[in-house]
Amino acid sequence: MKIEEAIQQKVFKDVYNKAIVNILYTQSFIVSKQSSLFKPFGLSPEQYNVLRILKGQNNNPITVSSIQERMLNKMSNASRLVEKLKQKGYVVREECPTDRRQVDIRITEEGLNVLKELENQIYEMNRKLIQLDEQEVEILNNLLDKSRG
Amino acid sequence: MKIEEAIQQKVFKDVYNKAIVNILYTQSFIVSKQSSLFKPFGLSPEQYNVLRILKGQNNNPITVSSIQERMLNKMSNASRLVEKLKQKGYVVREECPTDRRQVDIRITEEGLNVLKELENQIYEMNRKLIQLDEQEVEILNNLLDKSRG
DNA sequence: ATACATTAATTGTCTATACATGAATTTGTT
DNA sequence: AACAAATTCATGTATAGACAATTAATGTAT
Repeated sequence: MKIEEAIQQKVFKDVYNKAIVNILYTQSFIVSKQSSLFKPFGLSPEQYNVLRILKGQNNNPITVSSIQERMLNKMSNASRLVEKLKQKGYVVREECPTDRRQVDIRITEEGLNVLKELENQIYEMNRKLIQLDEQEVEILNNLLDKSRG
Repeated sequence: MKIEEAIQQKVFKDVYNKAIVNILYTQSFIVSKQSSLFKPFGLSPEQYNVLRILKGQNNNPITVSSIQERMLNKMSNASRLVEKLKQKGYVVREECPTDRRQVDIRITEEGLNVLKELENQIYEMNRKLIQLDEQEVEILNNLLDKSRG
């Protein structure tokens, strides 16, 4: 569906303005579908993202600030998201032995299980969310990378 | 900057997964810059978006639900955003004469002035936010439109 | 005309973003 | 060693997103 229909706006100032609107709208489109998928597991999209980052560490602990740097939204608040995940038993916090300012975060077995359960559903949803062939997706990725300079 | 560097993630499950991450990251990148620009005017990106929708009506009133349908984020809360804008004197609310359930919203002179002041800065920022040539932007827009099916 | 369903908007609640501030700890400098 | 500066994280506040519940007005069927 063209962005013009999606937000009922016939004309844009220029193609750059339209691209920005298009990116913002598409993000909202994606996040809204992700929310529905994660909801039964009591996870928000950002909480899922943090779990995914932790899994990527292969059971090595990672500090709160390292999580922050890897998050999609740099302005987000890793400290609070970690706290939510801890309450659900999906992560544990440990004092960092070499620097007591830092806090080591590690994903639990339970957290890994949740990711495992979600795996196939996410794979399928991703394909529905991006209805392009492989070549087109590559171009999209390159254009987005380039656009940010 | 490639998305791999931006979030310090070397590999992705596949290009579709990478595209989703890329869209979400790029949105956050854009919104964060927009926030800085709007901040001196006491506007959030979504409040600006509502003002822009109202301006697009050429001084015709528009109901809260019509605003909602035109918003980038369909799950947002137009009612509350309008209330914030009203407090700042940028919009007025009037009871709809044909249906008293509805509320007509109209942008004020003051609201139009704010948009006017922002106009040039937004034009310049859009170009910085999307560092592509015209042809590339068109492709990006088409791919995003197609991706949503 | 009454009963019932539908629609429009507001409000409440929880989570997250954006940003500022504060406390504890570490690091760098003299 | 003493002190300033930088860092790491937690926390407070305002705004916004996600979604449910509520209220008021309108539409519809019998």
